Amino acid sequence: MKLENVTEVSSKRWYDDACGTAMALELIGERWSLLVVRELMFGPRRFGELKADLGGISANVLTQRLGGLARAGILTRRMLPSPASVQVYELTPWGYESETAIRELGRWAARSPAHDPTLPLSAASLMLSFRTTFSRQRADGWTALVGFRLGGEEFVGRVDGDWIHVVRADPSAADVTFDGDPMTIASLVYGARPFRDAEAAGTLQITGNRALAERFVTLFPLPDKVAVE
Amino acid sequence: MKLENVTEVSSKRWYDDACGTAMALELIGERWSLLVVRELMFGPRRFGELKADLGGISANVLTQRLGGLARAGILTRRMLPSPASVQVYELTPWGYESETAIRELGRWAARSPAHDPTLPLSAASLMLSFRTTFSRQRADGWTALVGFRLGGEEFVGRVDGDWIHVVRADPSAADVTFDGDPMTIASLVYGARPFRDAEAAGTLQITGNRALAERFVTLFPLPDKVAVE
DNA sequence: CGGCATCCGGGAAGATACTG
DNA sequence: CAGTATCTTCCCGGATGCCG
Repeated sequence: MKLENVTEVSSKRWYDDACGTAMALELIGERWSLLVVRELMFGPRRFGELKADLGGISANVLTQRLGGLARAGILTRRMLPSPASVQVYELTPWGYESETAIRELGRWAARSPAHDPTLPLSAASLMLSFRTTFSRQRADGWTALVGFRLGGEEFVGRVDGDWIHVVRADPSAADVTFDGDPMTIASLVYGARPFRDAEAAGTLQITGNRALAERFVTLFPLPDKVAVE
Repeated sequence: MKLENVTEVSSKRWYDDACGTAMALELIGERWSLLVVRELMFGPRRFGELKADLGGISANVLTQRLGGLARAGILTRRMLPSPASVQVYELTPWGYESETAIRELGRWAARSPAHDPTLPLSAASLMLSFRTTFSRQRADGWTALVGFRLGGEEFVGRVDGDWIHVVRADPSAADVTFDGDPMTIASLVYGARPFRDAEAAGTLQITGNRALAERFVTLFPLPDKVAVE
């Protein structure tokens, strides 16, 4: 049957507001939408990867969101070339441009007293947080190539003094590599947890130039929490 | 009876994600929340004003949102001093800091092919859009004090070359004043509609230095629309 | 298994009526 | 004017099943 959601044009749950911010809410205001975009921020991903990294989203909702975001022109479905022949979802160039807005939202919200940094964290969230909280003042011209192996997902961060670039890539050529789950790495960077502690627990492995790693984790100051009144 | 939403702690509709962006969605991800914040961006407002400016929100939902935002520390309820003695809602300092994120969302979303600038617009949206789209390149050191009377709401924008400051204030001391509804002003600024056109229609009145007004409306270039594939 | 449709229960949003 | 109470409608989330 498939009725194709006939109402179509009159779908009626929009804001009817010319403001760009209201438009943004039409585009990514539904539950999970913005987090789907976040997960795609470092390149194409498969349905199952998205579902796994967005702890708790159900398959039908993910399907809906991917469809809506594709219709909005924020992402596209694409077939990886043979022999892979798997379907992936990838942001459009405009979709990638939402990163600034996503980062600003995160930067603002992280100051909430309710923010709990000990909750689970996806690999993409962690990498994105580096771009958000990077302090060029603390980096002060420093340069390094830092790798990450986060349970199957691999990234390389290149600190070049002014900025940090992060891409999905094989970290084997990096100066130093963190190997652990995202929460563990986050506890080093944002919780000032000693490396030895995590290593003793068996949840972290550092390979390469350890001194660089020790410096790296100091580059990302969190914004101050809001005072509770 | 009022059961007081017993589930309380286990309410379960959160994202369970340490990412700041996910936290932002907890705080302002519910329908209408971010637009309520937007409406408060230029100072305290009353319940009825908010309801009127957010075309279409129902009273019970607005009540819920105001309660939630207050609990989150984003806004506070406050009694204006006697003899006004009316209740108003006002952003906390941290609430005001969300402006950057709101602007970035708007800037990004305005590039959507689906964005329709002819829809209704609140006064706060229009004023906020000035801060979003202001081009210091076009202003090029120019200075002016521009007033707005938007159906009872009054604002003054001060262009000082580098930036534009907008506050709620009596525009009678401004160099020039726009008097009309927000949609009309928007059509001048973003639609390049001739002043004479709107004046002839009786929806616009310019008082003061008209040349300043003509220049003012050129300072706010819209970002290019995304190409439709 | 990846992707998507369908059915269902609970809860949030919308509209309206009502109260101090 | 500032909300509250109530009812309806719609969306979210889970389970299940189909099909490649």
